[in-house]
Amino acid sequence: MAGDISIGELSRRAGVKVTTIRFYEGAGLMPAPPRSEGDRRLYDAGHVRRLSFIRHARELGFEMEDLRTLLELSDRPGGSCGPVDEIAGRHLAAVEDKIAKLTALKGELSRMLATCSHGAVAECRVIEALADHSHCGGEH
Amino acid sequence: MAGDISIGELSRRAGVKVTTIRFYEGAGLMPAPPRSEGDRRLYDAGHVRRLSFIRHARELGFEMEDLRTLLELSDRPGGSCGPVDEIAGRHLAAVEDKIAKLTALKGELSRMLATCSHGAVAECRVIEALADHSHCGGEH
DNA sequence: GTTGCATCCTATAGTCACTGTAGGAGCAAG
DNA sequence: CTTGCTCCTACAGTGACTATAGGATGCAAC
Repeated sequence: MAGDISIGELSRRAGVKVTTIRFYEGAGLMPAPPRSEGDRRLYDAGHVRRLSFIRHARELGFEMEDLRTLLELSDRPGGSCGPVDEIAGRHLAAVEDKIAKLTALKGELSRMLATCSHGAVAECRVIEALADHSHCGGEH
Repeated sequence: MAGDISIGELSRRAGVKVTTIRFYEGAGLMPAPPRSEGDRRLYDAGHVRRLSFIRHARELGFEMEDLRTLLELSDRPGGSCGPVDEIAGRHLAAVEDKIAKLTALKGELSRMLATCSHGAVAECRVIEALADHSHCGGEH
C-alpha cells in the first residue's frame, strides 16, 4: 500500500499544486504523511484518492469547512448520509441563487452596452447606468 | 455644494458601510474629504454620487481595478467611451462564462442528489460522485 | 567526485475586498 | 454630568490560496 509517492508526483496525479497540498496539510484537510530520511513527505495511493476527492469537491465550489465535514463522513462509511445530502442540497441552492443573480446582471450589462452609442464619455450609457441606481433596488 | 454630510450619513445615503468608505479612501476610490475641527470627515452631494457609482459597479461585479479606470474616465467626460465599453464587454464575457460553469455545476449537483438513496455513507452517491473524477475533466 | 539542476523543505508575506476589534475622543440629549 | 451614540486610528482576521526567500536533498552527467 506504501507506494512512496513524492509530493510532486502526488501533485501531478491529483492535479493540485505542491504548495496547495502543503496548505491543505496545515488546514487539516490532508494528513501529515510519514517522512523520508531527508525529511520529504511520502504519500501513497490513499492520499491520491483523498486529494482527488478534495480537488473535485473544491471545483464544485464546496468550501473547505464543508469539505472537512464531507471528508470526516466519507471516512466513516457506516453512518447515515443525511448530513452529506444536507451539505450538497444547501450548496445546490446557493448555486441556483448565484445563477439567478448573474443572469440578472448579464441582462443589465448587455442592456448597458447595447444602448451605448460609443461616442464620448459624456453620453456613455454605461457610465450613466452605473451612476444611476434608480432601478437597481438601492434602498436609498 | 458643501452640505456637510457625516460619514454615517453618507453611509446611509449610499448604502455603503462606514468602515468600507474609509477603506475606499485608503484604496484611492474615494477622495480624502475635508475635516471638521474635531477631525471628522465632511462630505457633500458629489461624494454621495461617487460612492453610489462605486456601490452599483461593485454590485455588478466590477473589480476595484476596473473601478479606478471607470471613475477616472467618468471624471473626464470629454474623452471617448471606448475603454468603458471594453471593460464592460470584458466583464460581460466573464459573467457569461461564470453562468455556463455554474449551470454545469448545478446539473452535476442535482444528479448527485437525485441518484442518492439516502441510506448509509457507504452507498452515498454524493460521496461517490465526489470521489470519482472520471467525468469531470480531471487530466489523469 | 563534483557540478548542475530539479525537487524539496520551512517560514513568511501578499492577494482581494473587505470585516472586526481595541482603545480612545467628540458631541448631543437628559 | 453622565449616558450613549457616532466618530477616529491602527491593526488583525477572513478564505483559499499564491509567491517569495533562503536553504537542503537527490540524482544524473561529466
